[in-house]
Order: sequence, then C-alpha cells, then structure tokens
Amino acid sequence: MMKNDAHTLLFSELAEIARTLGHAHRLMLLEHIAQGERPVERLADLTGLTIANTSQHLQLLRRAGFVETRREGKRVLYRLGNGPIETVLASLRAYAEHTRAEIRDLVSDPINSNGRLDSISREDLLERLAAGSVTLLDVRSSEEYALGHLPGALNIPADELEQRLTELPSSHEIVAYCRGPYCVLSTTAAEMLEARGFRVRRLASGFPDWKAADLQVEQAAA
Amino acid sequence: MMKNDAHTLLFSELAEIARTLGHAHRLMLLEHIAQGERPVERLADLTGLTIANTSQHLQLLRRAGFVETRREGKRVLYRLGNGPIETVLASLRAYAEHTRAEIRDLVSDPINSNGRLDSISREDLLERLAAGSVTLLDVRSSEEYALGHLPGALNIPADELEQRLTELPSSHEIVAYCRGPYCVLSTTAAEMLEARGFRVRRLASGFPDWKAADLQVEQAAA
DNA sequence: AGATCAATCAATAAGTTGCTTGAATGATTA
DNA sequence: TAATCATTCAAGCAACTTATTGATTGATCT
Repeated sequence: MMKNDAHTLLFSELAEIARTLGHAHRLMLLEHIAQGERPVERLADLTGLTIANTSQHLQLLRRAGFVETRREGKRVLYRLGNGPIETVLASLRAYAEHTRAEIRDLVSDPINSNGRLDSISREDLLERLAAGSVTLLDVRSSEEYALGHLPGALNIPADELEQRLTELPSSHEIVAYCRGPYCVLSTTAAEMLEARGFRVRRLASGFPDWKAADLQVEQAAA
Repeated sequence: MMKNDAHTLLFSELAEIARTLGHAHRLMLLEHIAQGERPVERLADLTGLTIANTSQHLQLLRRAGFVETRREGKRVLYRLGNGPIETVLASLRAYAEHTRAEIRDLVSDPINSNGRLDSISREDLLERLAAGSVTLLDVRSSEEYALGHLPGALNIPADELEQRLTELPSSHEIVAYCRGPYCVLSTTAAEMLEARGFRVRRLASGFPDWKAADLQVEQAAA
C-alpha cells in the first residue's frame, strides 16, 4: 500500500518527537537542563556520559526542539526549548504512574509502596505561601539553586541537611522540593526530617514545573 | 559512573513508554483502535501492514498498556487501554504543533498554511449542541460509526458526501468530525461543503477525544 | 478427529541507534 | 600566529528494531 500522504507524515513527525524522548539518557539531560542553562561538559558530568555522547544526545533533543543553544565564549550553553515540554513530560509521567498503579493492584509490589509521604500540589503550595504558613526548602545543589529557585526558598543541599537542622523551623510546616517528580532528593529529605519530628511535605512537582507555569523565579546574580 | 538507581529506572520506564509511541505505524494502529475494538486482521487491513507485523506492533503497544485484548472465538479483539492515553497523545500533538508553528514563522511554509478552516473545540460544541443550533456530521466509515459515535450525529462517509448533499441542512451550522486531529477526512469534507455554500466547521478533536472525556457515546447494536 | 482460520511466535535479513574513538571546527588566550 | 579549550563531526562497531517468512498455537466447524 505504502501511502505517503499528509496523514502518514504527521504521524511520522509525532513519532519522531516521541522517539526523541525514548531514551533514559536524554530524559536525564532534559531534567538537568530544566534546572537552568548549562554547557555540554557540565551536563556530561552530571549524567556520567562522555562528552561526545552527551553532545550527540543533545543534538537529537535540539532537532526536536526540546532544547536550544547559545554560544558564550568557547562553551555552548543548552537551555530548555520554549514549547509545552513540561506538559508532555507531565502527561507521560501521569500515564506511567497509572499503569504502574494497575500493576501494583495485581501483584502487591514492595518497591512502589514506599511510605507514600504526603506531597503537596503547586496550587496548594501557592495558597499556603500566600498565607505565610510554610517554609520552602530547596534541597538541590547550590549550583542549581543559583540558576533559579522558588521565591523565598531556603537552600540546604540534601547531603548537608543532617548537619544543618538548626536552620529549620520546628514550629511550622516545611515544604521540600527538588528537580522534579522523578528526583528523589526531596523524598529522602522529607523522610529524614519527618523522622526527626519536623512537619514536612514534599512538592509533587519540582522546580521546572514551577518555572513552566510562568511563576516567579529568583536567581543569583550572573 | 553507571548508577542504576531508582531514579534511572524511572527514566527508563518513561523512556520505554515514549519509545512505544515512537513509530508511525504504532500511532496509526492506536488511532484505529481508538475508534473501537477490532481484530488484528482488520487493523492490518486498515493500516496496510502484514498481519504478523501488525501483531508485533500491537504486542509492543500492549506491553506499554496502550491497548488491551480479549478473545472472541478465533479472533483477538484489541481495544484502547484505560490509562490517560488521549492526554499523552494530545500533549504530543500540541507540542508538535508548537514547534511546527515556530518553523512556519521562520520560513513561510506553504504546506502548513492550508486554508486554516475554522475549527471548534469540544467545549464549544457542547454549548452549541445544548442550544440545538448545530447538525453533527460524522464523515468516517459506517463501520467506525457503528462502533461508536457522538450522540445524534448523522453519518455520511466522506467519499459519499458529494452525492448526498441533500441530506444536509443549508439553514444552520454543520460540525463535521472524524477520527482525530490528524485525520484529514473532516478537513477535506468541510472545505468541500464550504465551497458549496454550507456553513460548516470541523471539530478540532475527533471521536476518541470525545470518548476519553467520558462523554456519552451512541453505538449500534452488537 | 481432521480441516480451517486467526493470531502469535521464531528466525532471519535489513536498517537504525547508541557509544567510542580520534580528527576537525570555532573561539579564546598567550 | 600558535596554543588551548569546548564542542561537534565522522567512522566504526555492537546492540537493538523493524519487516518478512514460515512454523506453531488456540479455537471453531464439519
């Protein structure tokens, strides 16, 4: 049959976009880039890939519009593209979660039934912030924090948290966040804090989602 | 580095889902299945693929939860899975459209600037239907119509439309729909009708989207 | 039971993707 | 202008994906 009509072309185009998201390394790169603009070398470092390999993946992401570049001296900085990328990722995550839940209902899966710590939605958080009743805690690295963070957030990287508990309020609630729904930093941080008697929840979506929603972002001086 | 932690596993899982959508043939199969349950042979016919190849693609779709099966006699009927599939597809389409629009702004692309016939959203359609001010026209095949259609829709398959114009009201507005946003049936139908002086728009999303929104669907007797 | 039909499986060949290596490019600095 | 640095390109290989073919399974029908 082999009909190469407009219909088929559109599907091929869609398929190419989907295929670009179809590799764990590219999704990781995308997550890191979503925290803020970075050069190839840094991304290679963060993901543990070789530089050439990283560059190749970035090229694919760029062809599909997921990232954009600009040159600054000898480095090429990659940033997130400006299409509705977080929406696509969010829907994929929601779909994955749905199927995982279905599997969990059949075989009771110990890996996925981990503690289920309370999480809070972006909308709820906005309300609580307006009421001034929460402390926001950014547990990402200080590099990531510097690239942009939620307004008024306190930055204590996850690995320093245990030594810096005194900086946290024991009276009112803490909301911890990190790179996104698939980033475990805020989950483990929140579990630890809860064990120490803090009132704590984690933000269900991370920094990139907040930024994608066009909410205000604070940034260190460049 | 090679850290095979939970983080990486989640990304691999997401990537597998995305990769499953990363082939035009699978997207086509999915579109047909979204019209209603069908046996492998029929799907092979509709897509022009061999039966074995179709079966193989369907298997991948099933592993990712996009489709489910049941046996009826010697045939195996495939139907859409029950996760938020339309949401994923819609976000991918929206993303594709965004990037395409960006490209169009740079090089004025004649392929994509086709007539831009007025389309109507599902929400708007619901309002108009409540007001009783539109005629709904299903231009898919009668087979697809029988598998399920919007309540009260009139079925005139696209290829019979020109001979059956008398069945259409010239007084009030017609809303044509078909298999989905990437299906051209309703677009060409609407263009033809417009040229003949009918007041006509096309539903931006097709039948599967309506069904996914849990709106009422009419069906012929089995 | 044997024949028939629909679908899946298994094996293969062709094509594609991913990763590594080393060379080439582009921009800065000495 | 040469040296250096960050990134990209190009070639080669291994691993995976797709499409085809023919064999196998599961379910009806006679």
